[in-house]
Amino acid sequence: MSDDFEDFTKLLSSARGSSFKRQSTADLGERVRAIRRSKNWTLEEAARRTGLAASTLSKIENDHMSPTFDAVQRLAEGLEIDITELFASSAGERPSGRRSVTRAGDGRGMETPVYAHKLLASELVQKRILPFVTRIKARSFDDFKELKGHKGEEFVYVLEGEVLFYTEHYEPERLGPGDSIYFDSGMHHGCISVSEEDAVVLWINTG
Amino acid sequence: MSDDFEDFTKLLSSARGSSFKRQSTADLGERVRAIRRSKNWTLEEAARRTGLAASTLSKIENDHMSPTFDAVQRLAEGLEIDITELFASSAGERPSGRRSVTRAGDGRGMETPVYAHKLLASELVQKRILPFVTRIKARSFDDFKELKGHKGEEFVYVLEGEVLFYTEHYEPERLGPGDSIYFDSGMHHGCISVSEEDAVVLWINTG
DNA sequence: GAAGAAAATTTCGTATAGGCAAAAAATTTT
DNA sequence: AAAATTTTTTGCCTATACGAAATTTTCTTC
Repeated sequence: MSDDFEDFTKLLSSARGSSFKRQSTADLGERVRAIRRSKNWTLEEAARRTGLAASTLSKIENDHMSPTFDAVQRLAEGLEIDITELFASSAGERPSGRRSVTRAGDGRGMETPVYAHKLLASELVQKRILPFVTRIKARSFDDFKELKGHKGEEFVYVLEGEVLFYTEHYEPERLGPGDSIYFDSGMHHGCISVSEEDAVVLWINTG
Repeated sequence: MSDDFEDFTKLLSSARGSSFKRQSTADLGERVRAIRRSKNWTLEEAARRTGLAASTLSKIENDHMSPTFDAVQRLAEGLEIDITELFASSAGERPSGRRSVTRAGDGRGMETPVYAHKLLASELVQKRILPFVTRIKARSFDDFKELKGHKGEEFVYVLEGEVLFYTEHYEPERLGPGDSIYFDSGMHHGCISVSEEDAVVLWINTG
C-alpha cells in the first residue's frame, strides 16, 4: 500500500496522524504548587521572587481565584519557567507506554515524484518523531518543481549511495554513507541521488 | 573529547544545550485584535464565541485591562487558537535557517557505562531532534544498574550487529540491521549487544 | 505532648476586572 | 451628504483580584 503526495506538508500531516483538540482541565493551582514545591520554596520565597503577595499565591494554588494575565506572567517569570508550562497539562499530557517495532524493508509507503518514503512505526499516531527510510528518486535539481520549506526541524542520515543536498542559503553538500545533515525545515530544501544506484537515507522529521 | 555521564537525563540536557529565558513583550491586546481581525469577526461575534462581553474584549484589545486566567482561557477557546499563541512572542519563535553537516565517524563523544554515544550536529544548540550514533557496550541485562525512563520519545534504528531491546511492559525484542523501534521514553528501557561485534545504532531522541 | 517557630490560610479593605447599556465612531445605504 | 446601520468605545456598577495583617495549621525541638 502506497499513498501519493505532491506536497510534502500534506504528506507530513498525514504521516503524523490526526490530532484532537485538547480540553484544558486547567487546575492551574495544582500545577503552580507542584512547581513551587519542586523547588522547595515557601510561599514567602515564591512571593519575593514573583512580586506577588504570599496570600495571593496561596489563593491561586487553592483555586480560590483566577489570576490576571499580569499575575500569570510575573508568576512564570518568578518561578523561572516557560509560561506555557502553566498550561502544560492542557498542552502536555503525552501518550506514554507505546512501542512499535518495524522490520527492515517494512513501513508505510508514501511516494512523491522525487522521493519514495517508507514511514516507520506507522501504526503509532501522534508521534513527535517521524522516521522515514527514503529512496531518493530525483537525479537532477530540475526534477523539483520547486524547493519548499515547512515547519519543524529535520535530520537526514545517509545509509547507501551518494546524495547532493540542497538547502536555501547554503551551497549544496555532498553526503555519503554515514554522513548526516541537520537543518531547520523552514529553509527550502531537497536532495538528489548522485551515485550509480538510488541513494537511501534515514529521514527524520519533527513538527 | 568525550564526556562521561551516569544519568541519561543529565546527558540529554547537556546534549540539548542551554536554553535562554525569553522576554515577553506581551502586548496581548494587539495579538488578540490581529487574530480576531484575521477571522473577520466583529467584537460582538467574538463575544458570542468566547462568552466574554464585547466591551471586555474591546478593553483587552486596547490594553485597558489585564484579563484573568479564566478570561484568557475562554478567549483562546473562543478564538479557536492554542492558548500559547497568546504568549506567542514569548513562547514561539524558533530558530530558522540553521544547518549542520556531520561526517561519518564524527560527533561529540558522550559515554555511559553501557553506551558510547556520538552526538551528531553537536554544534547546534536547542535542537528538537537529538541524533546519536551509538555503540552498545552492554552485553547483559545485568550491566544496567537500573533501567530508567525519562521524558520524550525515542527512535532507534540498527545500523550494524544485533541487539536485544528491553522496554517496560513488553518482552525484549531482537533487532538486526535495518530494523527499528519507536517508543515513549517514559518507559524504562535499555539495549544490549548480542552479536559478535558491538552493535551500532542510530538513536534519535526528542524532548 | 507542650512551646515555639515557620508556613499556609483567611479576613478585610482597596483597586480593578468584567457585564450591561448608552454614547461615540465608523461604515453602508439611499 | 444625510440617514440608517453596524461596530467600537466609554461609563457605571457589581463581582472579584490582590496586598497587608491577623489567624490557623504544620513542623521543630525540647
